Amino acid sequence: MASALAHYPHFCNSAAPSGHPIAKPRISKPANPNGNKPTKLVRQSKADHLTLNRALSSFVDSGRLEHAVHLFENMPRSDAYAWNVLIRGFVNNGLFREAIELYYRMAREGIGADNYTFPFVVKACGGLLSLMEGEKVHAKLFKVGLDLDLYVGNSLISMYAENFRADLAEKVFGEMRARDVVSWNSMISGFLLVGDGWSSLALLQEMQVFGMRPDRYSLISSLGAASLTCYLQGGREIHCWAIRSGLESDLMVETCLVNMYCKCGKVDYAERLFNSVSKENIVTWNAMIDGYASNALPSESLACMKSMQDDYNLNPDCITLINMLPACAQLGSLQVLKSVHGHSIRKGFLPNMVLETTLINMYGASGGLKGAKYLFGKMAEKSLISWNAIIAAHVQNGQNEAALVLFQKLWCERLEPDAITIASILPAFAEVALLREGRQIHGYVSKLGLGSNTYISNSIIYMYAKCGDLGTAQQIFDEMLIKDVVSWNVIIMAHAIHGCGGKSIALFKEMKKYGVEPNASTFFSLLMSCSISGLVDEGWGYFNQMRGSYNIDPGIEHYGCVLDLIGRTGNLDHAKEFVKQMPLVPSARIWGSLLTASRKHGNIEMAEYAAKHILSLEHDNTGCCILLSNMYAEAGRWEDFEGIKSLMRKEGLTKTVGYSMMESGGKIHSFTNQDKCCQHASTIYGVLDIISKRIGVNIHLTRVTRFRPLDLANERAKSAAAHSVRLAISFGLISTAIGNPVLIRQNTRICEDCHSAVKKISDLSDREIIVVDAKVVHHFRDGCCSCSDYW
DNA sequence: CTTTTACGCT
Repeated sequence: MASALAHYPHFCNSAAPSGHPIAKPRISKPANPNGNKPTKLVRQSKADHLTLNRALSSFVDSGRLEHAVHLFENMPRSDAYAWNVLIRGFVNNGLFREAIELYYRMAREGIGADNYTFPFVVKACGGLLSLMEGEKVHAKLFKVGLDLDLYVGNSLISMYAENFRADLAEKVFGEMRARDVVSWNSMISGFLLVGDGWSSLALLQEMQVFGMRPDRYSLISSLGAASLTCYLQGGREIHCWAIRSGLESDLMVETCLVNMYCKCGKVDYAERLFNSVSKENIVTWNAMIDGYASNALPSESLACMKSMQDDYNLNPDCITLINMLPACAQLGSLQVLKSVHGHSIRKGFLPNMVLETTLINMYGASGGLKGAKYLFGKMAEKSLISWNAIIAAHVQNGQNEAALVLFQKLWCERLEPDAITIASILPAFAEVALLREGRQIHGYVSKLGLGSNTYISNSIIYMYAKCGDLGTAQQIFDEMLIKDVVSWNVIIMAHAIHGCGGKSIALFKEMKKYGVEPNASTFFSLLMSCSISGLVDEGWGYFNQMRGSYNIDPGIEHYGCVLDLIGRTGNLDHAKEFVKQMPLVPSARIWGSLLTASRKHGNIEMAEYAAKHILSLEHDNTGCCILLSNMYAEAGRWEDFEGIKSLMRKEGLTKTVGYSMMESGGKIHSFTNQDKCCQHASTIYGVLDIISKRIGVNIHLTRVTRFRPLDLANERAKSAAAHSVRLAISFGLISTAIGNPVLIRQNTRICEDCHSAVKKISDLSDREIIVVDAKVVHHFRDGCCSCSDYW
């Protein structure tokens, strides 16, 4: 090589800008230490020509692109060779735009692109993800008669696949005059790229019918296909083929095999293989670390990483961390997560979009919304997946409104939501949206072509139910082409929250008739329904069936439902005994259920007992404090009342602001308790006044006897008579057509005073009033409520 | 003198 460069001493200067291979070459002229003008060739011989081409090739091969460019600009370029070499250099370094520009410049300078040029140019189009550019080049190929060239055809297959057009790739493949093993491999990896693993596997079979012998490329791609489809049998056949053809000790093939077995859930097979392979390559380790983590073996995952470091002196790379993070999340320690985050920063792995996105996902899953938000805010580059992660993080942590805001911001980012986005955001709509907004997102889901996605339809059904429209929920369920067990669970739950226990049970029987096997969630829906509808015997029956007939161990949530069921019977001692005898450690939710029952039945001692347990588990449980303080106030136990209040002050707890929402004329109207600032306030209070008189409520003096005189003025202001739900209903009655139901959504549970008032209002106004509270949906009609007055 | 296919990742 030294002789090839002898003519150009400054290229040999070791101080040149990139004496060693670099990842991202910058295109600039190299320093010219002699201060000479760039060398120009005046005269050339054939030998010079060859030498220059060799030098160019050498620069390109060693990644010294700026040198290559400089030489290229100063050498004679009578044929396509030099152009081809530089185009290759650009493509191999990811400079696709530059490669294509050079190709056009070549044409402008009158040099025809040849059969060597086009494969690179086509590859650049694939790398750019520019189908348009690719088709333009393809048209040119057709014109110059190179479209049937083997190499060109092979590159076209990859280009179309990279642009997610398996159909066009297949067309090229089908029309080729001759196919070699690369053609088949390109098509196999092409199908894999577009997510069609089954076609990849079929093609692996087919190539053998055509007398083509699969090589390591074929195996690597088709193992990816077996992983994607979780087709263990196919994967094992490929494993056999690898052994028969002597490829079983090919490290890349082995890595793919480890990955395939893990993706198919056979960690033990993967482990056996892993133990027998050479461990010099971090990729193999990463495959195993991921395998453990995604098969719910977090400790093994972390141990594997430790062994990699301790026993093989390999340092974790970015992908190691991405793969081990789910293991951290499974171990449930926010602290460990934070330390991995810190480690990523110290090792210089950040910024990295995939790692950051994974961290956001894990923070979200571990209750670390703060960390997730911080990371997202700092990200230099965000993909749709990053947005999906931050949206899911908010939804998982109960920040539904904020999640909806983020979802809206997506529009401004020229990003189109995908199925994951929709699946993440739908639960937020279910929790806080009004029916009109629910319908809007439903329409949008259909427009995206996700209307027949079972997973998403399940969420849509639940959303309609939570928005108060059980009819539409049932209709969508009925029209679903493919129902899975979740679909049934959801429709049972939909009827549960509307207080239709009988229908839930009927649906449960129907699902069994259809041969759908109930799971633990099915029983949760069913037990929830029995508890909400007060079907005590049925509830106990299903609870016993769980273990007896279905071999499903009840989880804490099932015990919670049964406890609610016992609670509503009023036998609080039985409830307490049930908690004591539970085989699971009672959670705050369990004690909360006992607390609620104690409140309903006015048993203040039991309430104190339950609250003590709640606060020992969650010292900042606002709901518990509020409930207990209300009970003290009602009982006139002012010292205890003050005690709770001061405890709350000490903990910095504030009562969540309750509000009710109602949609009218395409607008959302929101009301807080005693809201004086809402739109049309005077009209609304006027209506409320009339209604209150008609139903016999003194708007200024409800529940006054329960409060001590000193607090009278204070409590008067807090009177339930002007609770948000009543303001919303007053507004609803005058802003909707007579005969239509009034649909209200409120973020808290409806209070007892309001519940009995709304019953009377429904009778008085002859309207159906639907109040979606934080847990159930109340249908008020003719003076009665669907919840049978227990909620 | 050059060209195509390739492991682990949200």
